[in-house]
Amino acid sequence: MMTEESAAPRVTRRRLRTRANLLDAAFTVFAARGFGRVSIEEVCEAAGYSRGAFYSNFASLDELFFALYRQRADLIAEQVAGALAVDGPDLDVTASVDRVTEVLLLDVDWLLVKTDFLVHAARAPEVARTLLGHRDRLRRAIADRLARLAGHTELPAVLGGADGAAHAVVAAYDGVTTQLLLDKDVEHARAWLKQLLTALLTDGSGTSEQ
Amino acid sequence: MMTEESAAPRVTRRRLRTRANLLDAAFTVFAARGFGRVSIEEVCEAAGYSRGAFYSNFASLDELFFALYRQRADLIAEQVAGALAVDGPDLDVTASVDRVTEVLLLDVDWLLVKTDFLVHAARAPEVARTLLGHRDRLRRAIADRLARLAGHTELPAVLGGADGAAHAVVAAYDGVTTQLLLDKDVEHARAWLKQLLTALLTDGSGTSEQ
DNA sequence: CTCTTTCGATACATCGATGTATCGGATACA
DNA sequence: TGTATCCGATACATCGATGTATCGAAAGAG
Repeated sequence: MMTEESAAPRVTRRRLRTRANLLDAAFTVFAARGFGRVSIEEVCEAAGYSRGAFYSNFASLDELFFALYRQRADLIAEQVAGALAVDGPDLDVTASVDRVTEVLLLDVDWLLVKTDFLVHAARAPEVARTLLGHRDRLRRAIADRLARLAGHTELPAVLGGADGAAHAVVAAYDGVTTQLLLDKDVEHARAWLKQLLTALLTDGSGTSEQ
Repeated sequence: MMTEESAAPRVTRRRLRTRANLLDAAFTVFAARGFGRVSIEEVCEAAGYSRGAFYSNFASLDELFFALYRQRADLIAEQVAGALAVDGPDLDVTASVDRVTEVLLLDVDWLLVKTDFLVHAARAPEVARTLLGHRDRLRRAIADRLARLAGHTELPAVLGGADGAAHAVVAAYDGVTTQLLLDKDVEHARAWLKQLLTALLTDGSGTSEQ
């Protein structure tokens, strides 16, 4: 009764290691050179394997890319969820903004890969739907948080409730990301995102530091 | 004295036509398939030429891509400048927002190409500087416009003057663009950008329609 | 109209990347 | 420890893309 668990060929172990290694190497290579310019061999070389290993684990570079994105995106999503979940029911908007900002604008390499993936998704409706799903979930998490905060501070009416505000937050994040990709100044981007979000969420009663 | 004007090989004419044709074809192909997946031959085929024509006009695909970007970006920049220049010294913020929004979110294909170029620039500091230059000029134009408007309506203080506000406008634009690339809903994006900009620029006194 | 120059098409050589088939060594299990 | 199985390395065949060299034809100058 325990002899065959879900009819797996034999279950594995070393496979998982090499798969993980390939994914890690892929992240580095993709970030450095961009998806469009990376060859399968390049990834293998960076990981210390030969192409045989690759084809044993993935069917194509696209598949690897997708797996990579999924892995990292899930990881970030967890972190964001964590940063949003801490209650402190008396946390104000500014504190939440600070927390999330620090999680979201951490790693430029990830932003590079993510943007590559966006560009890819923009031309593959299937993939685009997946990505839109991720974004929806993120927005919902933010909206929930904002709704809980709405008891303490009121949100500006222009945006149309917590839902609209969540949209605005994501848009601001994306906008700041674009600039960051060009000037590579993480600290500046973070400070500025905070400022932007404050301006958006606090109805003009915020302080303008920096 | 007029025999050799600046030592040009012979000055040309047909060359300009084919060059323009190649650029047009490249725009279509790049938008459809993405820079990373396009081959030189593909562009030539779409333009109705053979590779000989290409190499006679460009040294590499990168060069063509850069030329293409420059061409279109200049064109858009003009249009935006035009949309901003109309005075009406008593135009209010909302009216300006409407004008610019319509120019900026016109053509999804252009946004695709532009984003490809961003991704490319993010890994080529040389190119990145060029792009940052474009963005600076755009921001300055916006800031000027906002400064002129500041007499009538006051801007929210959180952003730190017309300059900060211009930054915010560009960020909002970039943010909305990201979403648009995924859902391809231009009308929605436009409406949403208007709303966002209004929220950012009018200190919470705007009306929330839609 | 003729002649010269330039442009673009064709053909070729080359290179790199891909995918597959095969084989030896590592790994899990008894 | 022995053994069956799985994984990854090597070698090979193929394909597509690139760049160049050459040649015929179009366009401008006289």
